[in-house]
Amino acid sequence: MRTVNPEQHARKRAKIVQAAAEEFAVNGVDGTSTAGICRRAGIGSGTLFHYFPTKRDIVHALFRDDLPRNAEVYQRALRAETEEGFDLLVGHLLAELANPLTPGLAATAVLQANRDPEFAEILTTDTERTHEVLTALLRRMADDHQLALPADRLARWIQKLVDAAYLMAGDPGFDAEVESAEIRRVIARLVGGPSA
Amino acid sequence: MRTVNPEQHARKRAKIVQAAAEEFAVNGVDGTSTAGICRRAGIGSGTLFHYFPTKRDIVHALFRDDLPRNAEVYQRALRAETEEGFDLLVGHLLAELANPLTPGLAATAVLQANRDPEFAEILTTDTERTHEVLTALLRRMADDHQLALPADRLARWIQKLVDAAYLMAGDPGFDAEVESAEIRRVIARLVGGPSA
DNA sequence: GTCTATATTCAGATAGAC
DNA sequence: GTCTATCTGAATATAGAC
Repeated sequence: MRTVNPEQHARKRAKIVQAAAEEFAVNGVDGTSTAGICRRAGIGSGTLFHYFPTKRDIVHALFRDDLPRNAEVYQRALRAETEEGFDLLVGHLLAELANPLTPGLAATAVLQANRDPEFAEILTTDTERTHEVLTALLRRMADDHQLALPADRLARWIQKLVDAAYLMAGDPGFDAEVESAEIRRVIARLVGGPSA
Repeated sequence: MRTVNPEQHARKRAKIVQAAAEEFAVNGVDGTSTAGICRRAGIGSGTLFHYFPTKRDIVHALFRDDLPRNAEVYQRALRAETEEGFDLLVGHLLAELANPLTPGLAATAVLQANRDPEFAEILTTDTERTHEVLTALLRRMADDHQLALPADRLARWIQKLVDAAYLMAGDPGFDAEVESAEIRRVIARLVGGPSA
């Protein structure tokens, strides 16, 4: 009897998700045909629906797959020295900045969340988690720094600045290195501090 | 011979665009059917295509219609006293914050720009215009203030902060008043200044 | 391959301006 | 009365999920 090779299965699954991401980022979910995903992934349509029952499930998988990695970073950030943890977390949030798919995927996510409550929860759960960790770190920093806003509100704005940077990533003349350095400077100004 | 009544024509056209906006904000362009727009606007499909040759043209109209109003604000902002002009412009940028359609429309715009160069130009033209005006005002303010970044870069970040605020407008517990006050505080911190 | 959804077209009906 | 703006809804053709 032929048995499932989990490793091979995971590889192919990942390939499908990656192909779908490339399509979604340009055309959104509704603008992407399953045929297009199949073509890009080099598979037949039967194979696609063997791995995912519907197109919607591919969307969910694409965004859910990041969650475990994020959770791990949150743990490390909380355990580290405060300032280091903060830098680690900010760095993680900015990690995808150089990925050209990001702006389109962000837009895709916003629209999907508008009409798919289950998907919306995937996003909000992670956003809330990030917010909690950022807030906790900022609270610890509040003694030494002149926060521009209360820690929890400031945390939200830092998250939104990162989102904004992702949207920026589509602009002409965008340079991930420059952008990344600037956003850190902007954040530093908002956090304030002994050297600010 | 029956002649065009421009006022009536404009009213109906606006009604169609508004109906389309409500659909686009939730479902995106590809997720919106022309039939859905017709139903919401209370017209037949023939009427829709009497006003707009294709669905794409409705998208363009929706975003192009704002341009003249924006241009007017830019002129006023440049003519006013520097700080007043800056506040006026920031206020204008934030004006749509209370509109619940905004996050969905912003996401719609990003995706559309990804595959429709003509549409992308509508957006970038306006963004560049805003950037020029903001930069000019910030340059004038640079003498009295400690800008966190060079004027032109700071202008971009202020624009992106506004974009971020628009994305935020979908979150649970969002309050346009509170958000608006906070973003002004954040901007004030970035601009720095005598009282900062 | 099947079956549904949907953008767009079209042939015509109504009605206001001259 | 004629010409055209305005509107309708059925028909078509194509695309795309499954």
